[in-house]
Amino acid sequence: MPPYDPSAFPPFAVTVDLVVLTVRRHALCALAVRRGEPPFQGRWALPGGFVRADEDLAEAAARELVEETGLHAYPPEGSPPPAYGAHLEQLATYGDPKRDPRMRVVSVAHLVLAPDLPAPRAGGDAHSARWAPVESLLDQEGSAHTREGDLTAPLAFDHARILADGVERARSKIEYSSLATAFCPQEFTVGELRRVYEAVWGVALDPRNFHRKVTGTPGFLVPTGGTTTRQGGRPAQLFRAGGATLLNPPMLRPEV
Amino acid sequence: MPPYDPSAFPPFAVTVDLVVLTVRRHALCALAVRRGEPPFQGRWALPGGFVRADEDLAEAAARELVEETGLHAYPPEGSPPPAYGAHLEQLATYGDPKRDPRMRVVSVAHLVLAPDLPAPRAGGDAHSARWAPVESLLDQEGSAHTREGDLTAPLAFDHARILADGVERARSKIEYSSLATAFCPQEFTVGELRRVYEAVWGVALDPRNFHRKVTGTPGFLVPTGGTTTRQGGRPAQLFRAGGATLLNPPMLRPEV
DNA sequence: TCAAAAGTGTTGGGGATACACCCATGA
DNA sequence: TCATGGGTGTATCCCCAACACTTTTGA
Repeated sequence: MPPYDPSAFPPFAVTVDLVVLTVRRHALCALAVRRGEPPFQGRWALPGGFVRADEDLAEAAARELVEETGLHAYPPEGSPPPAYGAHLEQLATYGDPKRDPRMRVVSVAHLVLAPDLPAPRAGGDAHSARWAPVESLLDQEGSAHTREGDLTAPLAFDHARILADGVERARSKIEYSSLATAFCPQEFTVGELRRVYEAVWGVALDPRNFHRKVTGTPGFLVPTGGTTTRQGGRPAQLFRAGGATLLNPPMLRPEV
Repeated sequence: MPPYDPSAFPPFAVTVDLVVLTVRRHALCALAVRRGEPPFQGRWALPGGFVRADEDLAEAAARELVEETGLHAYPPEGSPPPAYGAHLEQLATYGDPKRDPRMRVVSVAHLVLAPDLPAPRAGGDAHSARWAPVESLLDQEGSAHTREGDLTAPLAFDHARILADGVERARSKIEYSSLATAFCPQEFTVGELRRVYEAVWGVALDPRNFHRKVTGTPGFLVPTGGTTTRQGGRPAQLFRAGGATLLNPPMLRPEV
């Protein structure tokens, strides 16, 4: 690595952007905020912001997450999730020279998986924030839009691409890890966990085989002893996420 | 995202670092360059350099790769590899405020998988460059070192961590993709491909079952019609990498 | 003739799918 | 009593591990 020569290598702005996913009403949803100023004023975007001089990338992402949602993140290999904890991991970095028309910005995107939350609170400069089904945020290619800021307008910057990458990461990662439990409250039933898989993958799973599979995988689920009938029908056992992070053998995602 | 205020958010230097892996003499090896100046002068490090004002992150990584090795990278979803092509993909981004003692540097690490190469040529400011088995570069915790620049000294900066992440990515990715062929020359035998898996995973695989598995996976291997006896024994069919990128079902990595 | 590597056949078992069937509650 | 979701049992199939065995070369 040669010495740093600012004239040859101009400085970059570094930001973090967040793909915050949750499952609401049987659909995979992402958090979107409305931009309050140009460029893309009035359009929807992923939450994010500049990294500060003294903080690590993960710290910056966790700070933005609290500012935008009130959620506290726990580290990937950390202790069990707190009451309103969320999984946070680095996703990828986007640095196309033209991705921001104002200046050279490199954005380190992070992926957050959160349980179903109360309505998000708009933080910082965002005019508003909301959960939107990921398909409604992604299937916007070339459609006619009535006005800027319409929920059917494409996301600002390259955020559609970032969101698509985050969704793909989540879809593949719940196959071979216990991360799907990050979408559930602290205590949940096997059926609720199954509906998470169904929403994220967009498929129907056999309830009987799913039940056998997840309860038979050591360390995946820990029974709490309680039961609930909040889904109707026969009372269901309540579970917490177990210590296992890797699923072996993995959950099999049906061919589409 | 608030407006950019340089006083609140000082600029960052952005670099790319490369984890270049190959298989030589039945061992997984990484490319290391000797640092020519402080900090960590004389110590081994991963190749890398600053991102220029007008280039994308992947472009910067490909440029550094050519400068350091003469290798040309092909994109993940691109056309078949050229003669000395190598697989290149983004790995992760490292931005600890203290990772470089001189200033705030955010490094976007990339992973390169290359076939066995002629001896690397030292480029740029590196005093020298060499292939080293990854264990010899990683198993350096707390050992006594005779002198700086010794091959047994730990890697500079946080490069040991970056290398470990790259190795782990390669180990897991050859399970479910055809990426192991990136370690092979354009034409190769099933036995040579098997020795790649064995070197990367550090295990022994059953030659008979491996043969059936890879030749039975549609799109993985395409016979070229030729044969070779360069490994001794009965002549073996030569293959090229097929179009398939994802392996379904995956190669199973034996339990350790 | 022998060593070495390539390749084929066969067998047994684990786990997945598909689906019949029973269980325990609220309305 | 019925609808609803929870949970168990079972047959079939596919794939993988293990390993005996044959093939084709160089030395």
